[in-house]
Amino acid sequence: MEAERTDQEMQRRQKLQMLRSQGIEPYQSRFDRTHSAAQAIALFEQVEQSGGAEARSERVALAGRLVAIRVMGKATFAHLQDFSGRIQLLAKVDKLGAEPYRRFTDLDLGDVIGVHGTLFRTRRGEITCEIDDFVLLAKSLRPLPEKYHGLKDKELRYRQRYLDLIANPEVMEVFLARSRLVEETRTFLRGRGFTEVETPVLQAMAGGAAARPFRTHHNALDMDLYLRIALELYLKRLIIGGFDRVYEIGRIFRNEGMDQWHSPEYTMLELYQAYTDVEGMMELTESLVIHLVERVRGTPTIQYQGQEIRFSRPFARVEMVEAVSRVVGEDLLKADVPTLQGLIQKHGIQPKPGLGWGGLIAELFEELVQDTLVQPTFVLGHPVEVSPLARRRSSDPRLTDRFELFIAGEEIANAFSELNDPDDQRARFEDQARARAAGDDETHPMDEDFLTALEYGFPPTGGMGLGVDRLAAILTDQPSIRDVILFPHLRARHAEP
RNA sequence: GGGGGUGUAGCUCAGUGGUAGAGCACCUGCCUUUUAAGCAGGGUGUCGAGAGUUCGAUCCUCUCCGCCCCUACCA
Repeated sequence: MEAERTDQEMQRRQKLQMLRSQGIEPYQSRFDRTHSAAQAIALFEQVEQSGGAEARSERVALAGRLVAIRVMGKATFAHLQDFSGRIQLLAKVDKLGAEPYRRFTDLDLGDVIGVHGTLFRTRRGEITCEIDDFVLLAKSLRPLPEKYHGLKDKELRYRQRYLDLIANPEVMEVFLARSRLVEETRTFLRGRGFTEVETPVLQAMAGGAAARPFRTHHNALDMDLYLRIALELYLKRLIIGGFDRVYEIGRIFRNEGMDQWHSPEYTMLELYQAYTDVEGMMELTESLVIHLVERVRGTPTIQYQGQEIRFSRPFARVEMVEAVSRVVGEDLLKADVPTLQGLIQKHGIQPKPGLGWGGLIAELFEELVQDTLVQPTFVLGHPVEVSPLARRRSSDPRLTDRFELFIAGEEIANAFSELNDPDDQRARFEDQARARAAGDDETHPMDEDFLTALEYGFPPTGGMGLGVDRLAAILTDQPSIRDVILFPHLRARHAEP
């Protein structure tokens, strides 16, 4: 069901036919470049320093996509775009010869070409490659988006990201920054003695978080499997196995709603370090985030969607219960469930059914406090009820040794002293099962295999998870994680009539 | 899931109950240092899809589809 060809496509295909009839192959296999556009420009700047304004460079070979062409009779200017940027080309009939010159002016925007020529500076001051030879490497059969406004239609930008990348250079910058962020994460963790590992994506049981999983089916084994919703439980097994410090940067999948901060598949960093605790994780997280801001942005203070965010040590720290208490004007450590339910009602919140003290505290926090945490802030001491894998706080058994890091009102990281008491862990899973029975469909499943592993002895461990997409969106000042995911999910086109 | 917005040429967008426009792109011609090149000429379209109202619908009504924003659930 190929769409009908437009006028411009027909014209381009006619040119293609014409070229082939002249014995020119419009799809070549190789072109040896000597310089990228940026390297060529740097090269000429050097040549110019020693050779003066009339300088010419040595002969260079450049390749890229033709993104602008201005035919002015017997001379033609064009712009060639490659990964590094753009460089102007000048083709002159007396240099190329009549027939090659005609073929050059007959090129279309979007064609991929290779050229040979020397570099000079035009009267208007632009460093330019005057070509003596060119070759068509790949004929483009469809017209490019508009040159001045770029590609704006979000649907097209996401569905045909390659066009977005061609037409909007700042989009390329965003994805390069994201790549640097991941690379610098690895650099940082290597410096701290972490080992990178890979754990199963297909799991018999989707654990490590409370979320609805995607289900799939293994034909040969004839069993249902789930796509992972977290990395946690397998990484913990590795700590039990003797890895001291492990991490994984991997895709996880949650079968839930999507918006500017949620995607059904997203990239999570999780790390575990033996013999440390939530305090150690806080130090590590703060150092990592500051390192990343420094390396990706080069400055500790950034603008995010018009608000200034300062990444300076130490990040703010606040107890979750205290933060909520402050807003409601009441010490909630001393509040009972009916009191909390009253507050929930008063603020017009409709929570999941059957929540206890901790669940209600967490609910109030999300509704009343979270959005206000624009500057990087560690929120500490989450209730046990919402933390089935975290170690209980010795000073208050209703709470855990846990933190979440909020930036721009969004949860970026989550960490805790890992629960390493197998019997307590079993009890937590049983609590989760009770919550499920009471109507909560996002509870942690009972995982006997994991409990078995814990029973062999799980060293005291600090663990941390960080949402890579969210952090990337904040560090690149993008309003949605869709803008830092190359191919975000969209509904399939061509739905039934 | 609920509310709002939007869909018109390859792209960016205007517009009207009487059969569709601009800029860029494209085609023809002129132009040897231009650069959102310029000048002269050319409109290339299932006005998201279907049904209805109407003499006549791109426009009005209904249904459906995509995308965006807000809201609900989740990290």
